Amino acid sequence: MPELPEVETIRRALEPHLVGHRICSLAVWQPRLRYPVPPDLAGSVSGLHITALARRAKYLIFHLEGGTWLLVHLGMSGRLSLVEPGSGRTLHDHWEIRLSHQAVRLHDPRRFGFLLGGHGPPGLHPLLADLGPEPLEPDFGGPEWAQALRARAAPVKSLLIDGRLVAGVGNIYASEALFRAGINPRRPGRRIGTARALILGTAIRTVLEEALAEGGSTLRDYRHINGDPGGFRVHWQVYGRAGEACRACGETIRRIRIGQRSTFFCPCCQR
DNA sequence: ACTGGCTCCTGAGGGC
DNA sequence: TGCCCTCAGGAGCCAG
Repeated sequence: MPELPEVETIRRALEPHLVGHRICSLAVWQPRLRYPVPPDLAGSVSGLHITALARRAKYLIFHLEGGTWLLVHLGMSGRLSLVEPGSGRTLHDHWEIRLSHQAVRLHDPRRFGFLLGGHGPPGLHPLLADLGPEPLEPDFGGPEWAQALRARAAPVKSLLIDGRLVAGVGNIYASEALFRAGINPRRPGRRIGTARALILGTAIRTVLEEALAEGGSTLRDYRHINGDPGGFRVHWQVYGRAGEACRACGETIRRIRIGQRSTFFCPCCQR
């Protein structure tokens, strides 16, 4: 599953191949995704230059000339790869953006990903409009953020993956950040003191930065844009370790459900 | 305004 | 060996 560090890794890898190049065409073979690929999208982007490749939360934004943009999400199982335009397709290949000598192709078996387009400031799009601050920004997690966290009653784990308090934190990093901050995932936001909220902000940024530094090759389905599975493996402290010993205190890591999502924590280290 | 539950989808993995 | 069931996950949507 591509999470924020994986999406950022993909963005950085694609950027030099795409920016400054012209889209020759957009080929769509299987438009059925979370949102169907708009039928008129191919016509509206053909011939335009890619001026920038940006990321917001787990969304990739292809900025095109004249204020047009493409919004890409990889969902659960989406993979982007650089291929020869029109080269052999496999099951679950959905579309490719063709430049003169290569193409970016989406492969997505579970079809939670999507490709949409628009014009003007992409941040005004409903999918992006309510997103919270970027956790990798240097000013993330200050007193204002702590206050926003403390204004909510939901379990802190739910708040972290909600997207409005912090953008792009998924299920895995939420558990890991809470372990680092020593906070029980079920604790209501409003019952976290300001000092601990600030620690949590730092923990979120730190865990994401470390994953990014490893090239983001942390998860089962993840592939680099050339198809390599990646050689690294992040050393998770709690995620997926139910029944195993906490590396800090030896207590057994537990798995619970919060908001229909698996959540892992150490009942001794996290209060 | 918040919160929590449900939903989309396919493949992997466990149990029998 | 093979079938069936459960689970995994992002994030929109909706009901309470």
